Amino acid sequence: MLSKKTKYGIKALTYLASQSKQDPVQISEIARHENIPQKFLESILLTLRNTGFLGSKKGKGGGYYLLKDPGEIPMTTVIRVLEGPIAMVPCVSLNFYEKCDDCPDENKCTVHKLMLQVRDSVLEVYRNNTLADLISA
Amino acid sequence: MLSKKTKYGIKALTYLASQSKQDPVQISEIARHENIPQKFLESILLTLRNTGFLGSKKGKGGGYYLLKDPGEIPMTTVIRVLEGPIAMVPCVSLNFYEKCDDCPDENKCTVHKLMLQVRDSVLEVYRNNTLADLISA
DNA sequence: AATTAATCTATTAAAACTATAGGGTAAACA
DNA sequence: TGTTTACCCTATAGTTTTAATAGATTAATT
Repeated sequence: MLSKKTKYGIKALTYLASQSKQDPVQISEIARHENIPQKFLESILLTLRNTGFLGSKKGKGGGYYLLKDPGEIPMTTVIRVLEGPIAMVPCVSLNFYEKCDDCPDENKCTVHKLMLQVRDSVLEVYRNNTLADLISA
Repeated sequence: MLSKKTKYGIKALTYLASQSKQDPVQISEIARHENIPQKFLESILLTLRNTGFLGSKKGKGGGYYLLKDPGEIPMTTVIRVLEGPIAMVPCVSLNFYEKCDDCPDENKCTVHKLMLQVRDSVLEVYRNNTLADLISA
């Protein structure tokens, strides 16, 4: 299951990406428009800022704004920051690899074999979708 | 993340599928061979029995055995029973559909749009893999 | 300089889910 | 009738998720 954190994060990013002007947008506006609990959204936007997706401006007229062109943001990077590993099992993860405690030999593990295929197919979907792709009709 | 329940369940099923004879196999043997906590495995095998994948026999010489040919068991059915919905969001689930609370219009939701693609690609992987495919070298 | 509108930080709490353990019951077999 | 094995119910420690609360900090505007 996708966490609400990730769901809300993607919604916020696409809302920002679909703005005509790239002026800062207030948290409250995003929260209202996308039906997201404001304080929860606040912490999500913060991690998106700390990981280089968003810039922020404090004080009157402040808010959040995208730092890059939506077409330059593949969903692989978004998902990894918000949700964590894309792989369903650590032993097939590219960025978060870990060996299984059980399982003496990965190459003979049927779960490994299956989840490798799942990882590859999901990865391809995320790679083929940028923020720009998601907001285009 | 794949739950251990699902991971252990798949391992148990493939262990049973790879037996040369289709005599009943004891829980303890599966647990030992696949490094699965026995009591946990017990409950997993029970749900696999109640959902029609396994048969069981009590008493001496008892144990669990596959009811169908491994080639007739696609992973879609296994995953749905052990892990639940394949979709990452209920609003794109085929068998467990639910509308989102937020989100007035699914067709305009970027998360929906992305997760539809993920569901389809994962589904294809599971459909293309039966138990028999997993145990073949 | 005062005010106000924002973002930032930290704590914590409820709820749900996960992974397991314990102990007793029932059936099959020898 | 005794042994072996699956079956069933209950409890629980731990983790993760999803927030809510309260306040501190920053910066533009007046």
